[in-house]
Amino acid sequence: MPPLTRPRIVAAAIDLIEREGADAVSMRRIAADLGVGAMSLYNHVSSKAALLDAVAEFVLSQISFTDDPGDAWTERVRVQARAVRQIAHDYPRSTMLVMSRPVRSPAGLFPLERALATLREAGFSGEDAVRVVRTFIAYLVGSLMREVGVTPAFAPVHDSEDGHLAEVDATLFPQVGALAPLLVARDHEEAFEYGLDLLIRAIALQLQDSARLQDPAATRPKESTAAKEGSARG
Amino acid sequence: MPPLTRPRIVAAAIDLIEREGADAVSMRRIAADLGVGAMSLYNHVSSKAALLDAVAEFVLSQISFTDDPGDAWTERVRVQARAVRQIAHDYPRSTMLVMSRPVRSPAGLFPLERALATLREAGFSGEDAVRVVRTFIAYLVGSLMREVGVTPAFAPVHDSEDGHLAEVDATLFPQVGALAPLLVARDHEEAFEYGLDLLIRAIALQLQDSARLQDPAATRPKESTAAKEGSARG
DNA sequence: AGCGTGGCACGTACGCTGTACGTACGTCAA
DNA sequence: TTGACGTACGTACAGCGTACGTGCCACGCT
Repeated sequence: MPPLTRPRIVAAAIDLIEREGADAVSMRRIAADLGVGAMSLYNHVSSKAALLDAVAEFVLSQISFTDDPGDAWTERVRVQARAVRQIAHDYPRSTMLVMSRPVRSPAGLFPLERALATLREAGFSGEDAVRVVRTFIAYLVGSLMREVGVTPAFAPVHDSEDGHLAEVDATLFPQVGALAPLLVARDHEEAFEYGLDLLIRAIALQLQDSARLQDPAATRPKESTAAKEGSARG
Repeated sequence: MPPLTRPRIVAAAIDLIEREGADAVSMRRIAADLGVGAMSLYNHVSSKAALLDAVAEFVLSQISFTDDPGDAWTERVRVQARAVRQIAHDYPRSTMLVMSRPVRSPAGLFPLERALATLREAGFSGEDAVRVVRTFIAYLVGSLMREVGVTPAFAPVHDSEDGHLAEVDATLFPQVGALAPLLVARDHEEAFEYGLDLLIRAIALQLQDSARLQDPAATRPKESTAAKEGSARG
């Protein structure tokens, strides 16, 4: 049996969370999985809350960005967003935990740094880069919570919500009733990409607008999503 | 002392959550606040989880929509989004709880119905209405989690994150370091409206595109955000 | 080699949790 | 009057996070 270390404890915690859900996590349970007394954990972790913070930090550190600096910024932020989504799929239950607590670790700052740098290179001002990155994070967090929160167990869920939505009162909720098949359809990938594309194109348009305001001659629509004519927002 | 009822229990639970945070919630504590034995609660609520579900349902039912059916759909969805944000401010700690659990009540279906109806009236197909509403919900959930999750207590938080972000390594995180003042700035209202506006304008553009595809003669830009020329997405 | 020291695993114990269960008291129907 | 039922209560149990005290072991110094 290898020695008890902080990384081993964090790994055991993540394992337990993914296998049995966050509610099943207890210091005694983790210790038992490691073949160790409950109190021994406290030699490496100051409290249960600190352990969960460490779990969050680890999950965030697993995000691996593969975006090519040579690509257009639109493609780069798309790839970065997909990287975040990927770890949400690798650690679905833990991801809920990560998103439920404020970011406090350098591991969480790294993706932020990367996104901000990409946007600055694309020509966004500091203010706009922050605004844009905030909007993206909001969309990411909201999307992944929906995708992942719908997973009560590793079981494929199949008919639970299906049966639920099928019995809504069609007179009270005509739209929900009529669109139930679509609302139930679980093509998370398609839904995620739809919103992501929407956001990216909207931001691309705005970047062009602000660029034209500063240097009207430089209107050179490199992206094919250009709107060559249009009024800025009021 | 009025008789113990389910609504009174739910109200006491919300009160406790808002005053002391979700961690402070226990059946004994709620019962004590009501001047009642802990087990008496179980005559009205089948379990703690069911009580929290009831809390979520109540919070959702408090959303009050005031959008004018005569307004443009862009304004209507904006007002609807603000209505959701409003209850997140009225019940900040409870809102975290609501967003952490899947929607299972008619009270949660009502805002969805309203949004879908608005979008259908605006001319969106069923598929697009569902896609759009999903994207909006994702943005809403993500934004409100950030706004509200940053509130560890009712105390104004002021310097905690400020001090934290001030000490980031500027060589490891140059962007985060340089933009720290902006990242720390807590103008949630402005940030929320920025993303909301971005989404609405992006969706408006897309609606025009799809309308033109079906009936090119009907291109009549009622909104001032029109891009009169542009290619549809690939 | 002997010895002190510090870190680590352990067991016990305390106050808390959700809730199963048995009991007692009120009110209404027959 | 009597029975039944709904509600409030108290007790009890398993499990929780963790404060605290104990003992082992491996190391550095003399």
